[in-house]
Amino acid sequence: MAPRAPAGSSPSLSCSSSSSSPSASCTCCNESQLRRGPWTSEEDALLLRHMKLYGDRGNWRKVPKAAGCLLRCGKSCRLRWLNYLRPDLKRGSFSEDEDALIIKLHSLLGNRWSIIAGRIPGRSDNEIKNYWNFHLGKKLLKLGINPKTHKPLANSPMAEPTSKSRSSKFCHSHSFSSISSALTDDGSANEFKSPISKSSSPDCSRPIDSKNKHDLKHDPTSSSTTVPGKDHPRETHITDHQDYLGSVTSIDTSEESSIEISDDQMVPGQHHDHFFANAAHELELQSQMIMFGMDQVSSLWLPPSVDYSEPGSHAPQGDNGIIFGSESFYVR
DNA sequence: AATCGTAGCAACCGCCCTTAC
DNA sequence: AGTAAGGGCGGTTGCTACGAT
Repeated sequence: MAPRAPAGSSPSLSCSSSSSSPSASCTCCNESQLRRGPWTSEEDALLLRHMKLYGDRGNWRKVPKAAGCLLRCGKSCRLRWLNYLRPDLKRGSFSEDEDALIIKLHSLLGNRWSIIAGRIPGRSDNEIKNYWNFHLGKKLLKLGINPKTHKPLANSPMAEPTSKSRSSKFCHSHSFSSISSALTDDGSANEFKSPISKSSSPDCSRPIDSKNKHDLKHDPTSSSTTVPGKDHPRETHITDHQDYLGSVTSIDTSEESSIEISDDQMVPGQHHDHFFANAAHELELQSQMIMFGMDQVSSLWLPPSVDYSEPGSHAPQGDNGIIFGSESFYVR
């Protein structure tokens, strides 16, 4: 499938058409002159020139005017930049390594496309989302794996009968090996190759950006914390990851295990953002160890965020919680 | 060869949440 | 506390390629 025609080749929409009326919900689009729809090459050039001069930091609402009277809202400029004009975007088809990494990260993070994209250099969240929806999702379905849960479908031959205590372990291990071998289209069995290879490792210098901070939530008034999961298809836990990914791990994730940190490591009366950020980092490193094996986890590769729970809700029953002081967490 | 129908998917919209002030 | 702006993500649109007729 050829890519959509370049923006400049599409008939430009004027604001007089009903389809290009300003968004009611976008306060920056209330000016009736603003254009919507496909970008023209002239608009792209204006925005590109501006971004090269001033970078993508600052007030997006000022960008259209500053870029040379672009008749676009700031948000539209931002999206155009992030999803199309950014010079570090790879475009083109996804590699097997990228496929594997996306599947793994999706199993870990769910539909958190921006976080997943943050670990895959040169890809935008939208691109990954589209790729997942139309490619990887279907690929997994063909293999009898539910792309949302990463578990075998109920009527799949992979969904083997399981005992009460070991069902998830068997299912996950099985589905993972199937995915691993499925990443080549020729159907040949292949060993899982870590996506974190020297040639494909993500940008190691990338810090945990501020946008991920809200994924790290903690309510000091609450004795338990749970993962915000309103749009998350699955509450995944460390043990799930271990099972699913079937990797070597040095972490004891038996049902009784937990990581405990004494109360004196907590600072009384403070929001423990820093502490929890560190904890998140630690947990994520552990996740990476689970995912990729110890030797693949580099301190240079900063982890994606780890989510903690919303205040007031609870970790699932039987979860291998992680306890910090009087707080308990789990990772999904 | 021309036309029609359909699948695939890039690009975009719009709602909603979070963050900053 | 209220408001504006930034940002994430689900869903939709519309263009292109390709097979069927």
